[in-house]
Amino acid sequence: MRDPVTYAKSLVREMTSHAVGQAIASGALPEAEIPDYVVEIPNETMHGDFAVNVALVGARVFRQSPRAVAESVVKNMQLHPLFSDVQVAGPGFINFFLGQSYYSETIAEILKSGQAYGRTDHGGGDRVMVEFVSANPTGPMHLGNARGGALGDCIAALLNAAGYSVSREFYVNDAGNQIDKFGLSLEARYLQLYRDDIVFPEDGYHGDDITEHAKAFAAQYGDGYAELPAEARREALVAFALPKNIEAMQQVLHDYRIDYDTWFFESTLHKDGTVQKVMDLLTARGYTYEQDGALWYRATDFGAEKDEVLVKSNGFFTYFAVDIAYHYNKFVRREFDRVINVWGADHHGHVARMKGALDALGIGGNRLDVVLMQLVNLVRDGEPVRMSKRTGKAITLTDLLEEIPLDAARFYFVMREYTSHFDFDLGLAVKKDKENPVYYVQYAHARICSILREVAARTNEDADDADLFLLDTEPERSLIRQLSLLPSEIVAAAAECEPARITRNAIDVATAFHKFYEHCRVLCDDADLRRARIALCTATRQVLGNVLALLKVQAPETMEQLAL
RNA sequence: GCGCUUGUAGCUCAGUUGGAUAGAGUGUCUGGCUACGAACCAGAAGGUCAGGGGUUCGAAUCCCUUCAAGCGCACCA
Repeated sequence: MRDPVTYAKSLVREMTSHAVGQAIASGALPEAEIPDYVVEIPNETMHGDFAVNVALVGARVFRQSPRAVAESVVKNMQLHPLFSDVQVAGPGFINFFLGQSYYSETIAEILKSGQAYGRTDHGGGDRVMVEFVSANPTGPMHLGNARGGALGDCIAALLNAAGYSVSREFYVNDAGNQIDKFGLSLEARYLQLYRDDIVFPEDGYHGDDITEHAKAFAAQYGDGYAELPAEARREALVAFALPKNIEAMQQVLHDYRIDYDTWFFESTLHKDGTVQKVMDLLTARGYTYEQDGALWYRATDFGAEKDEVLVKSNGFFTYFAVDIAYHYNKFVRREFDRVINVWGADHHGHVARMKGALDALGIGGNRLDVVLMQLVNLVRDGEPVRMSKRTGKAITLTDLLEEIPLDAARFYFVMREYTSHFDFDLGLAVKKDKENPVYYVQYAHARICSILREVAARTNEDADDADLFLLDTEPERSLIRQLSLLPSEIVAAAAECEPARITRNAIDVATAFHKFYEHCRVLCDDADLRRARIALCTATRQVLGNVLALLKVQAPETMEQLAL
C-alpha cells in the first residue's frame, strides 16, 4: 500500500483481465485478444473510484454491444476484498468502488510512513541532472530566472521523491562573448572615472551595477590600471567583478531556498580541452565540414533546417559548440542517465539541434529533456509592470523577493503549468486572504495544528490504535481518497516535469480538509470516533506538510507564524 | 515566409495518455460563527471549449484549415 492508487489500479487491471478471460472460457464472450484498455479515476464520484473501458474498446472484437460485454465481464468478476462493489454503467463502463479497508489502510500507511509518505522508488535510483536558471553572470537576475528557479528546484524535488538520484546544477557562462562585453563595459566605466573622452560601448551593459563594480575596483586598486595594456586591465576588472556577481547570485538563490549541488563553469570546458575534443569527435564521425573559413556541423543530417557553425572564421567556438561539449560532459564524463534543462521559451529553436547533436555524438538526444518555460509578465492590479518603483530599472529577482513573501513567490511560479504565458499579479501575491491559494493551503495546515493542540490540551489521547473503519462518511472518505493520491501524483508530476500538478494537489487536499472540518467534529463525544478523526487529522497534516516541503513552502503551525 | 507555445465561464486556470451531464477558484447574488481557527463552508447564476471541416460507438483532447496572441528563425549567447 505504499502507493494506494497504483496498488488499487493494478488490482482493478488484474480483476478485469481475469474476468474477461473467464468470460471467454465460459463462452459468454467469443475467443479474441483482449484489447488495450485504461483504468482511470472518474470525474464523478458516483461513477466509482476506478472505471475500466474494456467493454467499450472491446465491443468490436467481441462482436457484442459494449453493455453486453460489460455485463459478461462483471458476471465473471471476482472482487478483491479491497473493493466493495463493481457495476456496469453508462454506455458500458465498468465502475469499481473501494471498500472501507482501502480508507483505513491508507491512513495507516500515511501515519506509518510519516515524512516518507509520497516517496516511491519509481525512478530506480537513475541519475538525473536538473540544470536550471544558469543566468548570465554579467548582471542581476530577472523575473524569468525567478520562474525558472522555482520550477527547476521543484522538478528536482519531485524527481527525488519519485526515486531518482538528482543533482541540481547551475551553468556559469564565464567565458565567451558576453564576458568580453562585460570586460569592455567595466573598462569603460573604470576609465570614465579618470577621463572625459571615454565612449561607452553601444552594446555594452548599461546597468548601474557595472559602474558600482568599476568604482569599487578603483577604490581598491586606484588608477594604476588606467595605464596598463587594455587586455590586462579588462582581465583584472573581470577577475574582480565576476566572482562578486556569482557570489551575489548564490546568495539571492539561497534566500530563494535554492541550493545547487554544482556550479559548473563554462571556462573549465575550454581549459581541459573538452570543447576541442568534442569538435574532433564530430569531425571523426563525419558530421562537420569547412566552409568560408569556419567549421560547420551537418545539423541537416539530423532533421534541422540548416547547418550550424561550430568554429567561427576568427577561430573562436560558437555558443552552440560549447554547449554540445557541456552536454557531452554531462552524459559521458559525469555519466548522468538523464538530463533535464529548464530553458526560457525564447530558446526553443535551440532544442532540436541540441538533441540532434547528441544523436550525432552517439549519446542519444532522447536522454535530454528540455522544459521550455514561457516567460512571465508582471502585473499589478491588472496593469503591466515593467520597472521597479524603487530603482526605476527592470525588476530583478531581488526586487521581487523584497516585495512579496517568499512562500507566495515559490508557490505562484509553479502554480501554473510551465507552458502557460502567465501574469504574475503582485497585488494578489501579497494578499493574505482567501483569494490567495498559498494561504488557503497554509491555513488548512495551521487549522489542523490548532485542532491537535486542542486535543492535547483537553484529552491527551493517543490515536495510535484508533479504529479507522469508523471514518466512513463522505467528507471523510473524500478526504482520504485525496490523501491517497499523493504518491502517484508525485510520480506523474515528475514524469511530466510539472510541479503545477502538486500545487493543485495541495489545494485539493486543503479543500477536502476544510469540507471535512465543516461536516465532522473532531472533538466529538464518541471516544472511538474522536480517536479515528484525530488520526485522520494527523495524516492530513502529514500530507500537507510533505507536499509543502516539496515546494519548499512553509507549513505553519499558526497563521501568526506567517507574519513576515 | 517557416517553426515553437498558447486560445475553455466576466477574470485566472484545470480537464489524468479519445470517455459518462466540460470542472475549480475568483468576481456577482444568497445563506451559515454561544462547540475544535469564518484566512472557512453551503447554494444560485455564468459556456458557440477561438471559427470551420474531418476521423469513430464517442472529440475540449487526434488530423486538416482559417483567425488571434507571445516567442524564435546570426560566423549572438
